[in-house]
Amino acid sequence: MSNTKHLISIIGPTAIGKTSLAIALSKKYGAPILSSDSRQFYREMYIGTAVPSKEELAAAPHFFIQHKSIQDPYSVGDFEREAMGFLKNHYLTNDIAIMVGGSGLYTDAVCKGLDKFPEVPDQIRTDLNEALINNGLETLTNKLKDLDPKAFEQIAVDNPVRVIRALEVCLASGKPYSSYLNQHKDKRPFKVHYLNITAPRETIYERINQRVDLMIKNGLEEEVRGLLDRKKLNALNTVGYKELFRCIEGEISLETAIEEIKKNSRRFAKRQLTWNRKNTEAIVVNYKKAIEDSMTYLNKAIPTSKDLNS
RNA sequence: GGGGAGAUACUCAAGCGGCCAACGAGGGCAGACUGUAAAUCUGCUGACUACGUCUUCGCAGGUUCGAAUCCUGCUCUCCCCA
Repeated sequence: MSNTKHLISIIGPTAIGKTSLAIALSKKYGAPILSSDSRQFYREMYIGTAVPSKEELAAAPHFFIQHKSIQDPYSVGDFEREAMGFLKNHYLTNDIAIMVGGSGLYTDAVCKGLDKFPEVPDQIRTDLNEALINNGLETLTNKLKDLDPKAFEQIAVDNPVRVIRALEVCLASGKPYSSYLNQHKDKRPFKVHYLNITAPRETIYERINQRVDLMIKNGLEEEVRGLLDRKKLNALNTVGYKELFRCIEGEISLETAIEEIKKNSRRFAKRQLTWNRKNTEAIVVNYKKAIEDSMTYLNKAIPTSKDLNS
């Protein structure tokens, strides 16, 4: 048995076929599949997040799928810790694991690591959000300029989410947010192999449209209706859900909602493509022959024990 | 047949003599991203051999130093009366 541990990380835009590639590779290597999809974590969300079907779940061991409630606060940091814990344990006895997911930040958190940040009490963020509404963004950016001039220079100050995050860390710890950045991250005890599934833009968009129509046919509206009372939860600020909340509340028609879901999914896919484009280490695999392309690469990159013996 | 309204870039829609390659919105494209990430935010969007040049505002003429903006004719669309 070789000492090198491997993490096969499957990336690519939504609806391109990541799940089926993962299952195929899982069977090939007898490896578990970890999800790094920020919305498939939640058990209350099913249709709209396109979680693997019962059959798919049965076909390979899946982890980090629907293991949380939308009520639970769950951050990338939490995910990183849990996933790393899982992997550390897994690699005690195995060489290979697979990760799939459409959330770039979450896969990077595991593959590359995040800096360590202090805990931030919920109340601080709540207060900052309130301050944003009452006093406007500029008040907050001014505060940031004060507490952390370096972050003020570096982060996107017209992005309220970024400003609030930086501020909450400053306030919670009494130290500048920027002081936590680019410290030494934990080294990953495994080699990552990125497989980036790609397809022509039109193909991706077609598949998105089809998937959305299928979700509606499968009863997405009902699923969303059942979550209406919790629509404020962050987990439900999600494509497929936010549009249908508006529809159910009579703000827009069903047709409009469906069109919006498709449009927002396209935009989401575009953001995923932008994120993945930066990953120059990734092996590009064609969606039509994803398994074939992947194996061509993996056969060389990950020698199996059989290969080693011969 | 008579009367009225209108035709503006991918779409909708401002502009009503120079500050107009043309407000704004939508859509599209590109990008950013360290615990909200399916979130949030930014830029571009007539063409080009680009800090400059060229061709645009239904079509053809005309007025003017200068027109998307004024005049004439034509084409088409919509509304009202026949």
